[in-house]
Amino acid sequence: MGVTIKDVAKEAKVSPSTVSRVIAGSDRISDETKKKVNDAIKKLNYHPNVVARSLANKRTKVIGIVLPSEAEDLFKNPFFIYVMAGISQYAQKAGYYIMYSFFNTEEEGLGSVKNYINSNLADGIILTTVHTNDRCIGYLQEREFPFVVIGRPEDTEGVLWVDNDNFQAMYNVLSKLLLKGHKEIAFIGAKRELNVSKDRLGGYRQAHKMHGVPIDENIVIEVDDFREDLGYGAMKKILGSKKPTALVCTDDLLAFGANSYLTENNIKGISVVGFNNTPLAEYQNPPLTSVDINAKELGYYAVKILADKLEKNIKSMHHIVETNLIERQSTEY
Amino acid sequence: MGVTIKDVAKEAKVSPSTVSRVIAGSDRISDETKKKVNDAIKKLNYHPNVVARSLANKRTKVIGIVLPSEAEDLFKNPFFIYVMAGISQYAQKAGYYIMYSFFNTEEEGLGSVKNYINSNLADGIILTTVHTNDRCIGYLQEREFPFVVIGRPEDTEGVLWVDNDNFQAMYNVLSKLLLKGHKEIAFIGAKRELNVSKDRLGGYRQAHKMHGVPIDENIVIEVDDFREDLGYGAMKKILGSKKPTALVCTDDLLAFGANSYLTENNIKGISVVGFNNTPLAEYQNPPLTSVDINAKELGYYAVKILADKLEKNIKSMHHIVETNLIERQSTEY
DNA sequence: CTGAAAGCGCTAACAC
DNA sequence: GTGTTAGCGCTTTCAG
Repeated sequence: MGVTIKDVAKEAKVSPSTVSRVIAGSDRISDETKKKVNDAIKKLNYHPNVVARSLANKRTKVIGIVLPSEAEDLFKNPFFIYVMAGISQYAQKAGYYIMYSFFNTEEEGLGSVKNYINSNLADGIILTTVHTNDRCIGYLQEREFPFVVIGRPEDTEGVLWVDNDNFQAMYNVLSKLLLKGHKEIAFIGAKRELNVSKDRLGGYRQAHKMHGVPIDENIVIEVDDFREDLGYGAMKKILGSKKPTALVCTDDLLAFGANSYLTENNIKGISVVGFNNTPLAEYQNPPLTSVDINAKELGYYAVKILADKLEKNIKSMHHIVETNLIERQSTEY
Repeated sequence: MGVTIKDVAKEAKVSPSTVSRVIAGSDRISDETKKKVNDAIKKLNYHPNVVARSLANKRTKVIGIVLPSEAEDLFKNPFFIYVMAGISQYAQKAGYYIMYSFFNTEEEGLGSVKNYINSNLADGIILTTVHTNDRCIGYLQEREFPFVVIGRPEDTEGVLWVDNDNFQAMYNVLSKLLLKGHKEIAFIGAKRELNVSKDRLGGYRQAHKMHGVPIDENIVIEVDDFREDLGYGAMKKILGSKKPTALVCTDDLLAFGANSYLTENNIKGISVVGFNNTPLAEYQNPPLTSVDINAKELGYYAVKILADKLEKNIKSMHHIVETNLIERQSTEY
């Protein structure tokens, strides 16, 4: 079939192991033989068989990633494709191969994880979502298999993760609004059980505290899911209590819904800020100010810290990716 | 490390080759030993090492997919993630593993392809885009490596591909409009060098011919790229000639741009149809009627026909995926 | 129907 | 520095 390490060895008049060493970049090889071997490799157009290599050294250089396909907004929100692009970018640089699989239920996700591990196919795994009491995390820990989580897990003890600083991101948004003089800033969040939700609400509260502005709990709403209709309803509820001067939402979809309510009822003068800077944000009327979470970097660093671990020079257990506030007309007051 | 085929053999008191046969589902194995082996497998919780298997039988069950990350609308248009989801779905069903890599330039894409082949890592490749005079296709053909293209390539001779029937899809849109009584239907397309563009324009022309309606070439515009600003300009140009009663665009982005021009100038009474049914379509004002191309199925069938080929029972060289017209208010007249 | 043995292509002790 | 020798875990002739 192809040209093997033996052919190269013969051509260069050395042993296969020498060829192997040259390829691996071993240092204790004379420059002379190194050259001979490299010439032979070039001449024969030799390419190592990664499968054979994997079998011999028990490392595949493959990283498996599991993606939820049930995610309602998988297709409206390019989060995952950004993450995948970031993953691919670092992986290529570091010589890793990336495998992915979608799953519908947590059961299926766990199945994917098990499959990656049992088949000895992957060196490590990237989890792109994190549930409370995540069974995948539990399983991976139990099997002591290397993995990294995108999103901070509940219990960070000994797990690698990358995430934004959601507390700080929201804190900064609030600081900015409070400094502008806003005193009545409404909040719409969803899925309070998620860490990201807790952190964002925490940032909201802390900023108020630091600026000495009291919070009116009537305009702090948490709904069940990141859906436009729920944002719409929440806005309605808030206005039933009072008219705030600003509104922050933990996701753009919530902001879209809230905004629809405002538009329909011709209510002006409320600054609106969303989160995640989805592509639709700039198409809102008015274009929505939103916090960009740099999803691509989340993927990039996920591979990076996983690779660092796999190569034993464990540098960091986690990495925080910066967020950026993208200001648009919805906060132009 | 793990439990191997030898352990199973010992446990079942048979030879490793027998275990291998049982796993492979060989027929010339007595039910009795089959049971013994299966019991041992279960008892020891044995899972075959796919790497070792790949090395031995020279098939990896891995399919590599290459994705363009330069695609302007990679993130606005969920096309690729739908394709990837479809790929994953069939792959899981058929026991294939999926690897992906993004590339920025055609050079890089070719590099990915070469890497998949040279490293003996993949059994087949899926190309998710197709250029004119595609170097990846050329290379794959030269190497005689199994691959499938999403999008009909220029020269279909001997290549597997899946695509929509873009001719028919546009033909159907036009028929519908013509039957409604529209006589002046403008056309905005882009990238005339792409097959998809040619086909869609072809459908436009053919429908006119069949309905005996002449085409005014002044309202048939082809621009360089699928961009809103170019759609905007094209609409302006069209209106400089005459006001059509309807407009079809070969991509939603073009339609968005055209629509902006209409809105800004307060021009009403033109039915607008887009293509690809991107998520933003329903958020347009008015919501944009668009042709859904079923990207997920494109991915699904890409793997299917590739797998069919790999398993030697080559059934079909290509597969056509249905399109659906999603009617919204932009054609409500 | 089952076992023995060779080998897929590479790496990794272990020698010298 | 470099060669020799065993495997990595599985499949696959070839016998019987």
